[in-house]
Amino acid sequence: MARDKSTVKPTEAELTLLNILWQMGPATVRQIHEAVSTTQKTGYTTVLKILQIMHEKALVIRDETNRAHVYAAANSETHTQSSLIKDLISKAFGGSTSKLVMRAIDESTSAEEIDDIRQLLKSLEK
Amino acid sequence: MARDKSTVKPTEAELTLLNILWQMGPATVRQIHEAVSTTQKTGYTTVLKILQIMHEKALVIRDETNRAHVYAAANSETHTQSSLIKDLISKAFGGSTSKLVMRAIDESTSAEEIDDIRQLLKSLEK
DNA sequence: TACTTATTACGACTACGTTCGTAAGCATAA
DNA sequence: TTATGCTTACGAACGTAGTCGTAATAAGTA
Repeated sequence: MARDKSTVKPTEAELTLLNILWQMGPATVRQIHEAVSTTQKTGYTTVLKILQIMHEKALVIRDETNRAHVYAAANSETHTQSSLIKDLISKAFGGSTSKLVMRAIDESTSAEEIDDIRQLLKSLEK
Repeated sequence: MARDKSTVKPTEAELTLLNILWQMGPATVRQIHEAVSTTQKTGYTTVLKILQIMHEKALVIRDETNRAHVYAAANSETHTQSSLIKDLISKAFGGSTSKLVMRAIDESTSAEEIDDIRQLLKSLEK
């Protein structure tokens, strides 16, 4: 079944590249490959191929003006995060957001993070 | 690379079966197949095969005493949920639990769920 | 112009996930 | 005992993800 733009779920390798694009902004394959190489050993053509597939899936857009194409994430980080989390909530938490939040917070969650969450809840009161 | 028990991430089809097992408790292939058939059309042997693979991965345990083997989830729902969410936090939220929680809560989150989350935060104060 | 280098395109290969058909084994009933 | 049906086991087929080698192309340099 063909999936429309809003339901495409990036794979693991694709998400790695998206994270780089969100952080760096539009970039060439070479720049992306250099960035990814700081944490993994992945071939240049592997990165290129994944970007080409992501382009087919409309996960990225690309500017072909220059010889070295410039890639950019098609969707915002926020949008993608929301869609990934909704997917997880429906598949592993019976659709319950609160169950997910309860599972997300544990002994390893820092006091600052819990404070941030309190602030969020507070802002929802208004 | 072989993965140890705590790092095995169930696939989508596997998670579907785990949800059934958590809800029903130990069950035979036939029972599981009947349960899954209420929402999907999946062949009996497909369910069997996935359960066999899950057994190899130690995602389920099975009792072979009787001819019809009885399968049960190897890990609790809570444990699996925690591991799935930790995975998502690290891969899509830069390791930040609070960012995930902020993304999880949106206009579609019911008042009851937000209340539940408030209760959770409150209980953490102690 | 011819050479060298950087880049994209293409395709092959492996591994895994999902599906199911068919074979083999067991158990009960006729 | 033989036949019938349910169950497990096995393996084939297909699609997708990830990997990379090699060819083709474009651009700059000698």
